[in-house]
Amino acid sequence: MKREEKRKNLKDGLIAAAYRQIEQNGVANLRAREITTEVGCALGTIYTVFSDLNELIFHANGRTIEVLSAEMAVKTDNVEGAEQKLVALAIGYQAFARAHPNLWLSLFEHGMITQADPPQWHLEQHVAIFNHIADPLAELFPSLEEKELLLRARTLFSAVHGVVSMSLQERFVAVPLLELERQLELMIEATLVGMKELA
Amino acid sequence: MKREEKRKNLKDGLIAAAYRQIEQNGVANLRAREITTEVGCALGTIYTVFSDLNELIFHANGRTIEVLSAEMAVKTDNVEGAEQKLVALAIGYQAFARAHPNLWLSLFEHGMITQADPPQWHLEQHVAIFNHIADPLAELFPSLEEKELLLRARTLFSAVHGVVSMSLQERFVAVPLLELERQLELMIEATLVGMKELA
DNA sequence: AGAATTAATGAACAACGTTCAATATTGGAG
DNA sequence: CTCCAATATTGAACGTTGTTCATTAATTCT
Repeated sequence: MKREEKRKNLKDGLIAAAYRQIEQNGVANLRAREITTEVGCALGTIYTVFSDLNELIFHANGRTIEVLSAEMAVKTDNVEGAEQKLVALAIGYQAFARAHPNLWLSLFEHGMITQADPPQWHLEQHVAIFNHIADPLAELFPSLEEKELLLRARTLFSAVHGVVSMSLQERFVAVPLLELERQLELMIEATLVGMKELA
Repeated sequence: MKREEKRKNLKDGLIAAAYRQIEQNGVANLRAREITTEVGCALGTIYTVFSDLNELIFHANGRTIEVLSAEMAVKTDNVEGAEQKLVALAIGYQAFARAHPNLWLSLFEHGMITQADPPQWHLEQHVAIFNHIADPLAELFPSLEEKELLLRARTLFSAVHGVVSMSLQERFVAVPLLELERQLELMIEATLVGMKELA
């Protein structure tokens, strides 16, 4: 009993340290030695709990998803109208990416660049985000069947993600924040109007 | 005269080797020693031409942009109607990403993950891509002023990029290719219809 | 042709993730 | 409580990595 409890504490400590250091320095500058120094354990300890650093990073990214997901859940609270909720979600998503660029980058680019398959549980976490979009979308398009709804929620989220991603990439031909938010709003409203029209 | 000619050949050779190896193994598995072996020069030679590996990678990515840009320029040739041209561009973009995933990944994620500022000339190459979108968009919205047009072209491209990016990331909850193309087409057409409606 | 300038070389270095024989800790049986 | 088998932790050592720089080779100019 004591056994697996310590093990869990160790695991959580490593994840917390990795999370903190990713946020501070970016995933590219994450160092195994710096993590264990912060936690106060030996270098090799990491490999008694995780198979390698990638797995630890996926867990830290999992924590980011939880934070992001919780934040998105709140964003729609004081907003009336499904359409405006979707706009609020997009603006909120963009705000999160700007507030925590290193966490956000790690979440969406680590798996790709290392070309390591993310674990199944982590993929499911990603899918959970789509559901935040699906709810307001269902209000607007009640006739859509579940499968198509989720597909469109995914597409809409991906589109927003792309706009935010591009704006962070080209920091120095930067589009001003207000312009960016206006474009997000425009894109979403246009897409929704267009979808209604084409239905 | 002979001096800078040799220097240019060397530079081109290194870029070509890096490009080839990124395409084959992905940018994450690019190795300085493997590049110089292929070119047939010493390890240190890289640093007589580039300041570091990142700069070499940016040049290889520059080549990818040229290829991608040329391909996009062709995609609209046998297509009638500005709307359908934009759809063709999106499908073409997705096809390129699928055909050359490692080149595409390197192009859009290397700069972010290493958090090294891309050189100015490389940022301008990126902007050049937006112009492929701007042309058909201008046909559809002739009243838009240049600045707003470029902004929307950028937004539209980013949205397509996001959808493609997400679909490559979640390889194993993969959306079938046909579904993906349908979503791209739907999103673009809805956005265009919506923009017209909102104007 | 020879000196002076420039380029190319590759052994050496520091830093990285990962391993594994050695050590310390633990939990239950006597 | 004591001791021992089982398990957990350790950190020095290893193989690779990108980068440097004294040394060597090549080129240009007088």
